[in-house]
Amino acid sequence: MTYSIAQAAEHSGLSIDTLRYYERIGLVDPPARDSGGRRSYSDDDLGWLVFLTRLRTTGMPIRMMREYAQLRHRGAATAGRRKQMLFEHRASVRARIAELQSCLEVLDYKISHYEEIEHTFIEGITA
Amino acid sequence: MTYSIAQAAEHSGLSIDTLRYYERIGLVDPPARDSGGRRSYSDDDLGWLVFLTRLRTTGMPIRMMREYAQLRHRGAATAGRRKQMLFEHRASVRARIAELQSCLEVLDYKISHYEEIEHTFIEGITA
DNA sequence: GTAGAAGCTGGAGTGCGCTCCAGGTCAACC
DNA sequence: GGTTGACCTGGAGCGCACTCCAGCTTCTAC
Repeated sequence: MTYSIAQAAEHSGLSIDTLRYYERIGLVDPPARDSGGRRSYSDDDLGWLVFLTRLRTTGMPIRMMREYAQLRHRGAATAGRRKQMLFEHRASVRARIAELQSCLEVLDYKISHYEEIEHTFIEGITA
Repeated sequence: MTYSIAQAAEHSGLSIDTLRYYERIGLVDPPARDSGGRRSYSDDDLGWLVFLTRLRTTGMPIRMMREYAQLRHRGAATAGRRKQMLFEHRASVRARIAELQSCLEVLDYKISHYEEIEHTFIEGITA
């Protein structure tokens, strides 16, 4: 199967402009072109795009995604380094989750504080 | 207790420049000044700064923090709206955590895939 | 009374990650 | 064969959240 840029955008959740941008900065390999010079994405291309969106969602900076892409391009010999990158990135995602969870506690506390205020206010009225 | 801008920066984890920037854009009230015209932060000021850093850490955009700050400035009458904001923000933080966790699964999968490759490689050598 | 550290102001600059635009090509349908 | 719509390119522009700078003042210590 091949896909137009609009279909690739739809499938990956990236915009058409972002797809061209990613190609320009070397994050994705230039896809094949059809007879009219238009981009024609393969299933593999789409798989890579989707994986990239996962990395992006987890906050990996583009320069790191590009580094990963370049290693991938150099083949199996770089598998260890790529694994290492994902390993470290996973640790940072876990740390980020922990950080968010600790902030959630602050939010919970604040919200319960506001609820207490409301409560006091209602008691004040009904008293 | 009062604190110099350097101490406020130290305590909040924000940079001195960021403190002045937050003041400029109306995220924090201008603190008191000492006899020489220098900023002199109170414990309350610091508490607010620390809370702001929690909001920022959880990804609340500055314009929303500013809205919150403005409501806070208008006193108890806006408590309900502030609570509502925190409530909604908490939901978005939870959603963000869920999103990160689902991406973690993808990372786990990818990493285990690399481990499998390593394994196969070693078997290939020792065979 | 002078050197050095810390702070002040207004404004310019930065890095990131897109996003938009003008002006052109190409294919398909009426 | 003319219009429409999707796609093309190179390059400019944008929003966010800072960060840095020049040139000045003020306090502290010697």
